[in-house]
Amino acid sequence: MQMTKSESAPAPASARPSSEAPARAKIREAAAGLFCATGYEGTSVATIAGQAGVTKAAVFYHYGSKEQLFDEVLDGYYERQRELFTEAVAGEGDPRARMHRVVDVYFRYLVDNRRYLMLVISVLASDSPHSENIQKSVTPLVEWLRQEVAGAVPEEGPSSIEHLYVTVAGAINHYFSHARTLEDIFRGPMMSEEALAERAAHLHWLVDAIFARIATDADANAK
Amino acid sequence: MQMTKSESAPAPASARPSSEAPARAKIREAAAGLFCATGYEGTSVATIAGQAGVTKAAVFYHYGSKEQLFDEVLDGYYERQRELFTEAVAGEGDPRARMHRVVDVYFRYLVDNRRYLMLVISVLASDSPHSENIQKSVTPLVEWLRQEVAGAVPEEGPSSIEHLYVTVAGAINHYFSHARTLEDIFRGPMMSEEALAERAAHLHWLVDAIFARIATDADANAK
Amino acid sequence: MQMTKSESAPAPASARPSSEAPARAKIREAAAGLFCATGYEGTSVATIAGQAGVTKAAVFYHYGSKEQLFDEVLDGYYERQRELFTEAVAGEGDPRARMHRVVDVYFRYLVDNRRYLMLVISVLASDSPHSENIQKSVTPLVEWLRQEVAGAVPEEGPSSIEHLYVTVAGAINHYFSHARTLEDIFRGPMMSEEALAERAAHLHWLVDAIFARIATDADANAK
Amino acid sequence: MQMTKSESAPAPASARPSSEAPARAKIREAAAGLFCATGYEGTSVATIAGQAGVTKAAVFYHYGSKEQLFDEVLDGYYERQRELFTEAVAGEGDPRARMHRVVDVYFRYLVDNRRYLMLVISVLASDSPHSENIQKSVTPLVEWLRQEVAGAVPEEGPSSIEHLYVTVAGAINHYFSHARTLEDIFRGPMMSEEALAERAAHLHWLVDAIFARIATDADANAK
DNA sequence: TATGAATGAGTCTTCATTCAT
DNA sequence: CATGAATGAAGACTCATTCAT
Repeated sequence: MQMTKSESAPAPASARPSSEAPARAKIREAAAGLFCATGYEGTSVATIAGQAGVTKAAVFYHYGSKEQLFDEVLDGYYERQRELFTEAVAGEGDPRARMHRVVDVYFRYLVDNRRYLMLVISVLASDSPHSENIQKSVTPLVEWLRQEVAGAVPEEGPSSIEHLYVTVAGAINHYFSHARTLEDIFRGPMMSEEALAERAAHLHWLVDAIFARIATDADANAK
Repeated sequence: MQMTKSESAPAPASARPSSEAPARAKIREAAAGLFCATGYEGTSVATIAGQAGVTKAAVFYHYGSKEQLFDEVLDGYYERQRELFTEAVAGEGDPRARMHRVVDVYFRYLVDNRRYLMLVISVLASDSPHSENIQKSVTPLVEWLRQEVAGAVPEEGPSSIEHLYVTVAGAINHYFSHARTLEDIFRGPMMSEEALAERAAHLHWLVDAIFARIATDADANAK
Repeated sequence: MQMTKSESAPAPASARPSSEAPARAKIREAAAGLFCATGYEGTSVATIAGQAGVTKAAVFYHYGSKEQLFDEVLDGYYERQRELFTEAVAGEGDPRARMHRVVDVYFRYLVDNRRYLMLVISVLASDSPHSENIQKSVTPLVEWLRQEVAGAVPEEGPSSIEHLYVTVAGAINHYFSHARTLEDIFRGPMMSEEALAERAAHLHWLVDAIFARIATDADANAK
Repeated sequence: MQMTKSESAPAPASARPSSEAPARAKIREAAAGLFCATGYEGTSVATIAGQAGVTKAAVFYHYGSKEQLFDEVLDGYYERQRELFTEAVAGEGDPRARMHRVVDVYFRYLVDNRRYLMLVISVLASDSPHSENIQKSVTPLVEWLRQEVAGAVPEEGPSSIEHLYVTVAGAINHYFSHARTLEDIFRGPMMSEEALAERAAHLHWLVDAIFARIATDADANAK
């Protein structure tokens, strides 16, 4: 996996109290990178330890088990994501403007944490119990969205907020999760600033298209 | 990945006639299920053999290696997908109608082969060389789409066919790939016929919204 | 632990069908020796494999786990023991004579399988679930004894068959189980043929003393 | 086993005054319980520390090594046992009466310290050097017994004091050491006061049976 | 006086793969 | 055609022990 952005920079997602033992942080960062690149099963504790520059035993000393280490890596991802969404929500504006802001936040987050997306995806692909962990983050977001657009979006049916969420989230994710298979189609690098800006523009365009359509539907119903 | 086919292998990898040794088929089916459920690394040859009711050695006798078996499973998925798209393409109608048809075909395909989607996803999540395999299937589809909607869709920019493809594909996939995390949001089972029908309706609604917006854009540009 | 008797001779307890894979037998014999000498926890699979002249993986191939291997070793011990007792029971004579015969059989068995006694003891010392295994062998023996001496021994109270069994079994076992701490007291080797003969004579003397006392008690009661 | 006492150890191994650091005592007590329940190999320093509510490092600080801790636990057992026997010996009466007293003392001791018996047994079962430690306690006891019953018991042969000691010790021990396998045979709990009283009565009955037989033998010899 | 952090050696176990039969 | 037996390498994890602070 190629990282357009800095490889060694401590990922935002893993920012932790500075009082943390340095070895602990090094282990988590190494683990994050490896879990994202090769998945849970594909990553061995020995490799993590090697990458972190500590002994295998140190990994177990600090995290107890491979599974717990994985959990903490995953938690860090969602913790940061929740923080960002909370900030994004704080602002003002009509539903469409808020939707744009949420889309931007999530899009930017994925730009910086593309590798984590792979982690999430690999968790969902296997039927591991970690997916509950992920669910805990998704549900509140959609519930919040439901409130934000209440009135502007039908409560039920094919254009309800659930469907819109899935569609927009899919639209954002897919660009990153399937990047490797799309390189031929998008001529030029998909992670360049220009390409990313264009994709962001598309997402705004998409949100507008959706809201326009909802408005049209409402008009038709009103008649 | 090199396919150093063992000399004594009983059948060419790509031919899968009904005369195929029954053990071979049973192994491939068991492998498909297990690879989808627990990924490549998470599935052991012993488990596959057990599920297929054959010995471990038989797996190697028929498929040479775990990798080759995996390749054949993956190939089978894309082979069928390609067949379906070819059929879907054959029909007539305006770009929007064709788009609806393609969406329907892919959607229905995922309904029947949801587990394979997980397989594809797990391949993409890890940086395994199998993703090339997947790319080979995606590129022709988009190129075909490009021709089909030529004229109706801008050639460049945020509403170009590449972006539309990613968005629609993402919208279709996400419903299935993230189903486990979305169950709370969609009250009731997501894979019931009603729920699937509603999702299909949403996808049509989405395609219409997109085409409507493109038309609006074209009008604005024309002025 | 010093073995007065042949060290390499296949122990009677491990006699198995000759169709058994030779490696399997070698592993079990090595395991038996080591488990007896150093206990379950104190014996590593690597050591067993080394002693048996096979690889570690072979041990798991043949026995699945360390625990299952241990079970089979233990089973072998009790299987043989049960066979011997069944033979001993078959004969005729009054209760005292039968008791003598059972004592002789068990005593001789311990002479040949002293190391197994250590195994049993180490199982009882830890609160492992293997002790159930042992119980299954003890209960039927006592029940049989109860029938054999019915009428000759009180059904209840301090001289009932349960107590006699415990006492005689303890008298037999202790000589072997505590041999290491008794060497100073018995001047000369405790496992020499003379020493063993003397101990056997003592056990007969003990049985006679017990039966004599039971007779005395019965006379006293009768009055 | 070498006792390379670490220079900074806070207290001599044998002195155990009430002024002892409370952590030290807590560690020893936790260790005693665990060693008895799961044996030396089966007990980890981490578990001991956890049970004692101290850190692993504290165990090493106070006891230097796992072996030394084990030694002290074992020493404590025999120290108390020696004290009890010394008291029991102090009284008067004929050999038979003294024998009864010694049996009672040892029996009562085991009732209170059953778990230690398991410890001793597990030591004997493995060929660890700790068994020398045990021997040091047994030899003096038998030598004292030899003097006490001098004249009343043959000096040699099957009814000599060595054999009687082994038999009686075995009779006492077996009830406790094999309790788990005997529960089916003794209906009702083996460690209830009634059951224990009955077992004690049996032991007295046994001693009487033995002395009666010795008297009979002496009469026969005298003739 | 006490401990948090660290570790090298070892634990049991699983793995994909080979090969004589 | 198929497999039982075997294995070297690697898997996650535990252990008693040390040491700077």
